[in-house]
Amino acid sequence: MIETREHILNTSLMLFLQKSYKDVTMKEIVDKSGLSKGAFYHYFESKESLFREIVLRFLSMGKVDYEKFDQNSLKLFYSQYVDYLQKSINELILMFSFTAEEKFNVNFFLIMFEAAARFPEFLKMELENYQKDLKSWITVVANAKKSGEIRSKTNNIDIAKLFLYSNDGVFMRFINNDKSGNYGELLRRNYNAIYENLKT
Amino acid sequence: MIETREHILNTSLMLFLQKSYKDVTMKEIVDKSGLSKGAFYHYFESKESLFREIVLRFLSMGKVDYEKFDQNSLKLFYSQYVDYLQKSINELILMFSFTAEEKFNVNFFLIMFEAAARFPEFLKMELENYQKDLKSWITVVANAKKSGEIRSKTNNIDIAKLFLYSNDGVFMRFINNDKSGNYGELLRRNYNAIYENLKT
DNA sequence: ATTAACATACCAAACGGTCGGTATAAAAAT
DNA sequence: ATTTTTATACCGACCGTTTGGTATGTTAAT
Repeated sequence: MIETREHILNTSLMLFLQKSYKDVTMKEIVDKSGLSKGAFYHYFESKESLFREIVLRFLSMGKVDYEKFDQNSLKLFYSQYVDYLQKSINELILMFSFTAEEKFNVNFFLIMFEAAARFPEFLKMELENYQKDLKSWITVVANAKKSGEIRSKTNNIDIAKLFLYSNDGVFMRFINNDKSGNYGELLRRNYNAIYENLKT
Repeated sequence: MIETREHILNTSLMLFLQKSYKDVTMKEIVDKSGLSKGAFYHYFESKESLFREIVLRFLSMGKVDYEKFDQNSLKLFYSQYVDYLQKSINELILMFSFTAEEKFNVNFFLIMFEAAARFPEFLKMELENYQKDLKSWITVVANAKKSGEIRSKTNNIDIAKLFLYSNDGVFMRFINNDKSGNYGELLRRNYNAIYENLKT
């Protein structure tokens, strides 16, 4: 039954979002799934292979398709980018809202870093993603300079990194503290601040 | 013997920087320390209380005393700030260089997030730190505007956040990918990019 | 009659932690 | 000066529990 497998996958993701890999026990996975050990090992080889599969899915959820955004206007590009991220994170929060733990926030990162520590391949994939992201931003920044949308003696790579890095920062602060403010709004403010000072 | 206690603390920190809390076993701690279980429990109440103590020390290592930096020039302020962070991180890397695992990078974050997940107080302390940091940056930005060092219609808080957030981003990317580049240099480039576009 | 989909009972290993004990040395009593 | 007491530092066998995983079912579908 493919649905049973999916059910186990989803249930386990919930658990891994609440505590570290080792803190989630097989008993918990099995109990929360409403299944038995036998059922679990019918579908999965081991606890670790389950975790790997979950983490790879989780990572691919975070992939951004930059081609969907307008490449000819930096302002439009980042606006659409923010909207997209906003939508994604809202979906995610909604998806796990019934877990209702604030800890979800913290463990969002925890699961990523634990995966990175456990599977070196994961780190490599992240690096590749990052380089793809950077490339996209550089292209858009270059276009914006050419079209005269922005003017700055700062080189394109550094401007692109300005946008990329502040993304990390905003997300991190949001996850850690800013339960109040909405993430997209925080990021938009940040991007606007960068943009304002580049605009011609 | 106070030295024995310190020895356990140091040895355990190394271990916790290499894998997650649960992945580090009492046996490992005791073996690596060259001591016995009995000795350990003579000095510490439990594994968890040891972890808490380590993590609190680790956190306090990251505290920045902003009053040491020049408050009257944004350029000077961030230059000194970068130098300071650079020095701190170099010390840290040196301190644990003999562990010689690349994993150290990843687990630098892991230990923080695991602490946050395990001890809510830890998260609160981080939030307080953040608010103090932000305040300092806002003051300096305000001064720089008043003195005419920079000119921007962006409000002070948003400019301050620009600096603070990109710090997170640079650090995160450094930890994850940029084994090559030196951290201070990356951050300085980022700050220069922000500054260039604010300068009058 | 097979196979897939589960359940149950069980296992060895590993876990954090305890406990009775020893060696050494400082402090107190004689 | 010598003996007795007390405290510290440390050891390692052992304990109960929990761990991920397995062997052997039973039930339901094809």
